[in-house]
Amino acid sequence: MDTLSRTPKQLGSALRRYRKQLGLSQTALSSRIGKRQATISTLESAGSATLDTLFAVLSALDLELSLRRRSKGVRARLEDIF
Amino acid sequence: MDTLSRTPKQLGSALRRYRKQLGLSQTALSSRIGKRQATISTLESAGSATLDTLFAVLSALDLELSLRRRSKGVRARLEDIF
DNA sequence: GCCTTTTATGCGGAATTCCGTATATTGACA
DNA sequence: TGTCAATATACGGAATTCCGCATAAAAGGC
Repeated sequence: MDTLSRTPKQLGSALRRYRKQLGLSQTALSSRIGKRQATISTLESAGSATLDTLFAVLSALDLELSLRRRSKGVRARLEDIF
Repeated sequence: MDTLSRTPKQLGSALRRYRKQLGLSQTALSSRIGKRQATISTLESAGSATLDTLFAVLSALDLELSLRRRSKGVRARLEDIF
């Protein structure tokens, strides 16, 4: 329900999973946002793209992006306990 | 604790806030990741950048990126009910 | 006000991304 | 195996980002 990415490649893979969940092909997605299928391909597999392209894809996949501090594992941080 | 972005500009603003929380100048941040201060400036204010630059900044600011489906508030969506 | 730091902007040039188009490769499946 | 959909890759060219460097403009302190 919540995918974490720390590299462009990881983000690309995550986007691919979300796209497939929606049953969309790269071509279908690309035409929705007015970009080329090849652009989606390199984004998903190499992680190379501009923020412009990224957010276009996000909105087409009905995704939102959130930032948070890196947590070191599952256990709560001290400041969350006391 | 968790910043949401739907546009490159929003993401830029969020990054600026996180950077300032760490007490870093654009110059300090840029030198940590081997990029120009001008690159940080345009990322933060215009939101234009590559994913490569974005993730370099994220790791320098100790941030992680997560994706999730857009939820329109608390209530479930129609297609989740029927 | 003045000074210092920080951020924004400008220049030419290199590198990358995106474009349209097209084709090659891969994968799924009857 | 053969066929079709899906994805990866290639080409030249346009647009954008990044570079180093430099300076202009803004913001903060004293």
